[in-house]
Amino acid sequence: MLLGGFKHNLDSKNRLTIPAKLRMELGEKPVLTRGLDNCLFIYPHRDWQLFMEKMNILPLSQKKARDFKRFILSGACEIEIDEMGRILIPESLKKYAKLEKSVVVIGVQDRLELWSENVWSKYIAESEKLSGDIAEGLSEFGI
Amino acid sequence: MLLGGFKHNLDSKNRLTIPAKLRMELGEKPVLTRGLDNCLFIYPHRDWQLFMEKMNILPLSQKKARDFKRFILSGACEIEIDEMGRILIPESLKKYAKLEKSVVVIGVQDRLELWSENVWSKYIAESEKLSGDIAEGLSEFGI
DNA sequence: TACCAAGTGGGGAAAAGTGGGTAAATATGT
DNA sequence: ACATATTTACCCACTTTTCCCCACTTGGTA
Repeated sequence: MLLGGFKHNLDSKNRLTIPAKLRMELGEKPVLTRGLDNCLFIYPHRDWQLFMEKMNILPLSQKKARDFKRFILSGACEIEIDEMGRILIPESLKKYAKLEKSVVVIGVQDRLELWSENVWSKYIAESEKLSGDIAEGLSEFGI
Repeated sequence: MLLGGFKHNLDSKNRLTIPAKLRMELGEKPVLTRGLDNCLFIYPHRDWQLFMEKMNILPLSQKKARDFKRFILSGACEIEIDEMGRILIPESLKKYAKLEKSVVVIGVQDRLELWSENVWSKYIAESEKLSGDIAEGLSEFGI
């Protein structure tokens, strides 16, 4: 189970350290792709396949389904984790997520998300305003 | 059943002793998260897992579900209790809960809560003023 | 008072994160 | 085809954080 929030630096060669605690769970050959809400997703290989199976069911006839598939798949790439625990972010994805030096890495159950720190802090500030809703959500879930 | 209130010191390395009486109930690998009202929650591993299973059903396609998961998971981390009965508080959570040296640890049924002593004493002073009102409105829950 | 358990603090080893050098691989231009 | 530039991969070195261990203190109890 991937969880937690971490702040790491993207270096001048577009390398990013994956937090050690999450590294193992990603396993071999994870997949990096454009994510929703201006972040990037990283799926462990196995979860990526599950995701693809779900996508396969989407009807070709619906425009939204076609759009979604293209959005996700056109940016996808298998990545490797080097011996220092780092990955290389392709320029196009870096641009999409507006990544600068400081990157926030979060574990969201079956995937990792990479966020520009700027984008993330705005996003989370927005969420905190809605903390009433969040609290209600919690009670629905028995917390 | 976790109960009682304790005051402990956060040391210079961000370590906090969990009161011996509460330690056993937490078990192995409890989870520390952002809580409500500027405190932190610690859940026993099995309670957390139940929660995660419920979250797992939330669909990726719904924005609210994504917001909710990110809010909860980005502030969560598995922690370990060392041989002295201490845990390490990540910098980000320490900041969120405004923790300084003196920390109040309280048992609230199935979880622990960590409070900055300052925040706690204000909170409790406020509560005491309102103690009549606090009970008000609980009748619908049979209290 | 002597003892024991709980809490506190710190030293030092190990691991994680960061940044940079260099050489192989790929691409680009002539 | 060749030389030149750019990208990628693989190392190494430094700094910071985390982990593990030991020792001192305190407060309750026999």
